[in-house]
Amino acid sequence: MRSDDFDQVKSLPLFARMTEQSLDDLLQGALLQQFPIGVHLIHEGDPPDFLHVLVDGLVEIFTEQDEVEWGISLLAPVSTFILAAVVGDQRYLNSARTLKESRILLIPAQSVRTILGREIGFAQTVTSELASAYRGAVKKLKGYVARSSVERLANWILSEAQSAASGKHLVLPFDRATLASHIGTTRENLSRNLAHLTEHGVRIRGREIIIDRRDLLEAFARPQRFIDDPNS
Amino acid sequence: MRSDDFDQVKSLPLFARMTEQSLDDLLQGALLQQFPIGVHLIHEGDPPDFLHVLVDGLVEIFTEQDEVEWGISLLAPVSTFILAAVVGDQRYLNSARTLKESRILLIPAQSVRTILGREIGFAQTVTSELASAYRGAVKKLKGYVARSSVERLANWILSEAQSAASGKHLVLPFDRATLASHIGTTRENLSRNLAHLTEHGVRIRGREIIIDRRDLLEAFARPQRFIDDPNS
DNA sequence: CGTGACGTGTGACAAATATCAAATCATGAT
DNA sequence: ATCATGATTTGATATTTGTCACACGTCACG
Repeated sequence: MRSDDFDQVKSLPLFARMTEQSLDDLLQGALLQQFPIGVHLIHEGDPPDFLHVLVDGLVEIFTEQDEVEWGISLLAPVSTFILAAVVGDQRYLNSARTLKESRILLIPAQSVRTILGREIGFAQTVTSELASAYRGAVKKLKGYVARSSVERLANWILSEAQSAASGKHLVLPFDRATLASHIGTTRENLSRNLAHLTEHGVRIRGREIIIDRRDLLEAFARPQRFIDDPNS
Repeated sequence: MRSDDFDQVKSLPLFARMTEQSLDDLLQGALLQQFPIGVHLIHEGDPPDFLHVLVDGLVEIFTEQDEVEWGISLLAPVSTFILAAVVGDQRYLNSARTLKESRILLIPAQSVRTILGREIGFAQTVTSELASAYRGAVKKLKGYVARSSVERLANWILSEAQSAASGKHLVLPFDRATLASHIGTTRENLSRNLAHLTEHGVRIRGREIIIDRRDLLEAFARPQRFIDDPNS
């Protein structure tokens, strides 16, 4: 790893609670690698080799079932992924690919487990990471059991817009089929759902989604704190 | 806590990697309590007070959405629950109630966080617990996106039977409505789905579900390692 | 210019699921 | 044994979702 990369990596919050020594040991053998768009980073069923940390770019986690792919989550920087597989030394439950050109830190899985067994600060960070990953999965699950696909879409738009700069406007960084797989529906249905949301304060212009009337959209979507609020 | 209770609790795998001292500190102020059936143990949205460990009995985790309850998971002894909320000191995403008379160990949340910050063995155990909880949630999510309700039911029957004594026979410990909420469908649909599985090697006798032809049921359900195998 | 690949939208239809109403069954209390 | 209550099943129907076929536009490339 180049030394300026090294410095940048060391300042990640993931490593904030570690001693200098442990951090050096952990990053021994680590790689900071740049991947183009569309790279299949990990494959469902493989044993974990590296802990992945998305430093920059966009990655999707997905599963392939009966020739069809279903999105599990979308990762924005900075996020670790496949952490649970690494700490438990168990096979990947999902696959992952880049949706944009991405820089990813790769830390040998064995190193992670070793440091985890001796550095309490790192163990605490990992614990927090896993706890919030778990809560994220539970929230997503709640969205699936309790909501229709239009409602999931409406809430997805609301929360994506929230994290975007303007708050009322977002541009899809991938095609509709990918979005559909993450909402949990088909391309065709997504298309109809988007058209339907037009009656609830949303305007669609290609890959641009504009919220004209947040109040209308919220009345339709009925976002809930313990499903949609990323801070809860 | 009574001293024989105390001894029993100390031998739980959850505490295997702790020093005697830390364990005593952790269990200081802990309670081992017996709850009758139907007790609403925790409420979605409340801040965490105690880490719960189901020592004996049966507990369901569920969420209430628009007057309807949806099952998130069923817990068999010995399982910790609401661990993620406790370590992150965040509000409960779900509610929990006993489905059978249950004995539950209650550990003050603050103690858990304190010991977590100083006892590496406990931190490792918590890490493993969270990792497998997370993987469980992801598997459940995969089941929801990729399967119909009959398929979820068929696979649920297969895996429940697997963990039962005979391997081909199980008795529901709760009513159909509860099962429906955990499969992610309505009572009426569950009823039809059970009737439908009759054509695939299953026999229903009240709350008894008998697998007459496992091969037939498996051909229908198509269980998958990375969804249904609890060891993967 | 074509032209072909690809992403997207739309209509028609089928399948899955939910909803409402009613019938039937099971169970415990008396 | 009888009754009343709640659980469960069944039927009819509406809604949601998926599937298939095809149309349309864009864009890169010959």
